[in-house]
Amino acid sequence: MKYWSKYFIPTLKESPADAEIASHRLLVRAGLVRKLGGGLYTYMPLGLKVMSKLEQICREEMERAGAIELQMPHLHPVEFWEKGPRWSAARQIMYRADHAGAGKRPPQEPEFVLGPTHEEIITPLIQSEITSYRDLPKNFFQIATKFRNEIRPRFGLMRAREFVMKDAYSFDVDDAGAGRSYQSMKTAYERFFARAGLKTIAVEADTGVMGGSASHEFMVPAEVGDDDVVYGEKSGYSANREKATSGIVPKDLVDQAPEGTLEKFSTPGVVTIASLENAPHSVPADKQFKTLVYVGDGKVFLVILRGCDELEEAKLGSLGFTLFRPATPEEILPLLGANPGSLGAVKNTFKDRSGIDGIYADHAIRLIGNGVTGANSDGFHFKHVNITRDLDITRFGDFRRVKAGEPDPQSGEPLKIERAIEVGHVFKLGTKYSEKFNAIYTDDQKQSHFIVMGCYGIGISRTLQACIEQKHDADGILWPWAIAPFQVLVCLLDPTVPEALQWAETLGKAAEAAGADVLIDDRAERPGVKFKDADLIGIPLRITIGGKGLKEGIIELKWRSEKEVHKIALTEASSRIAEAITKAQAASRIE
RNA sequence: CGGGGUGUAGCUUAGCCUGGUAGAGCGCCUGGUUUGGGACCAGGAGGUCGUAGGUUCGAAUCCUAUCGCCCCGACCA
Repeated sequence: MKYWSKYFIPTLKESPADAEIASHRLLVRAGLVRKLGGGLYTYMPLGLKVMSKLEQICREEMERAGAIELQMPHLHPVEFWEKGPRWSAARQIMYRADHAGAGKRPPQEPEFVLGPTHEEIITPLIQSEITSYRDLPKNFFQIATKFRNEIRPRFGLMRAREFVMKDAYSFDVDDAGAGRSYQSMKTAYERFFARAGLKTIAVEADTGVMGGSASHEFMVPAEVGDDDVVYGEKSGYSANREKATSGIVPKDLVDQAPEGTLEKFSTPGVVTIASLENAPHSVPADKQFKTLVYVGDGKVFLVILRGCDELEEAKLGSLGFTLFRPATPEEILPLLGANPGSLGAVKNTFKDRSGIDGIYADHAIRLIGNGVTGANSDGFHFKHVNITRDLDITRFGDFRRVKAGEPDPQSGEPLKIERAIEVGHVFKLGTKYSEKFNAIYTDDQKQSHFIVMGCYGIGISRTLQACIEQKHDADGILWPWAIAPFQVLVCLLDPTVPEALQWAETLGKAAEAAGADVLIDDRAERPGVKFKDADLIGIPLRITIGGKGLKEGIIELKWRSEKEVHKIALTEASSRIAEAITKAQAASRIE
């Protein structure tokens, strides 16, 4: 039981100028956090309480799933990262750490980095500690601060430079075991978010730099999210847009036969899909081949799409490159022989075909059949281009970005797309890390194998903000019971009246005995101020004790999420409060 | 990294274009009146106008540089 006058909840009437979205404004206004710098926040007492509750629920669910808690260093000797499989990509987001007190400037390369995650740390640990199948499977987790040099921190805790994350790592003898670990983590995640009162959807996701064979993200639908989720309402299909496919190419599609002979024609000044659509050429975008040039790990490759489609860059990850970028005109000209706008992949039109590593075509271009593409000669295009006869294609793949309304790949119903916040991510890693760190075990046949890994993250601090984003109204936050900083607020309107204070303490104790976290607002403030603050900080259950009510022998009970005020006789107040608390606890429990 | 914006009291901001004593609201302090949905009156404290240069008799205001922050994009586990 805490007394507001002795506690510290600095609420604000006005929003700070730098907070754009509702959850960010409420975080600050309700006194949950204060900013130190871009993407850096102090958790104020109330914010810390919510964080602790989220952490505790997370801890319980991890342990329930058999994971074991440990704590790894935040400061990592850089060698561990250099030895790992993703140093070149991962270093982009890492903060380097050197001895600030040293007399000389830091050397070219950092001695330490601040941990953005811990695969490179836990794998060597397991390598030295686990050598037998008898010690497997194992799953370790920690709840710790992570450091990432986000290119653009934004929206408060949503994308911060320093944030709290629960990360877990599973180690199994084989793929089947890893699959079970993955499944049990997925279940634990569903339970965690449900207990936290947050509605999430699990979607298929891209594995990105992390690598691995399968991955799901836990998403909170919200307009302010950074990701797009693609889903079919009836089929249950759902995927991150980076990963999503659609059934736009029928499975039984038969490639069209050539129509007419390949013909080069003059297109002076036509360097965009749109301009080729205009008269006099009038070629619809879905009859054009779009040719993009990329550089992946130093190698140049081409991607061919329909003119009306867009490249989903994340899908290029399937080509095996770790870092890629669009090629510059200077790189393109000597290889293709033309500038962007006149590029194509018709056989034998390249200036230097040997300099091109591969030509990858999106499946959807098969819908074009015969179309138009650049001639690799500035100011010229080809018409009557047939995919099988004319194009130089290394292989087909899925590279296009899915659009809303396209058929669901499974059921054919129109797909929907919504913005969402990623709050959790599970990966099947396979042996990518264990191979690099030589994490092997010996089986009962005396055979050595690489340990099969999985990794699992929950953004705890991001989940906190996502809860606010999902549960708020014009007046403030509506905390779910399980993670509310306090569950019961005793709103004492006349703190100077001894009898009122007495009742506040009595009822507060009754609520506490029933299992609630109790805050008593005993400040010498006017009632209006107290009610506004109560709504703002969003305590689920409010008990109001006022001088007038006391004279009539009543107090009031009000849920933050409801409008009605329940008047309760003092004589039965304690039991009615205990009842309400029991009800709320039951509602927030899951099986 | 590219584009745009912004920096004035703890918070929200006016003033800047057109140079001449830095203003308001909230919050804070004192006193009084109030007391069921962000009260009122009176008095008060609090600002190197982000920083550094420059122009000028004189700079919050004009110029240059620099730093921070915000937005859009790119990027992103």
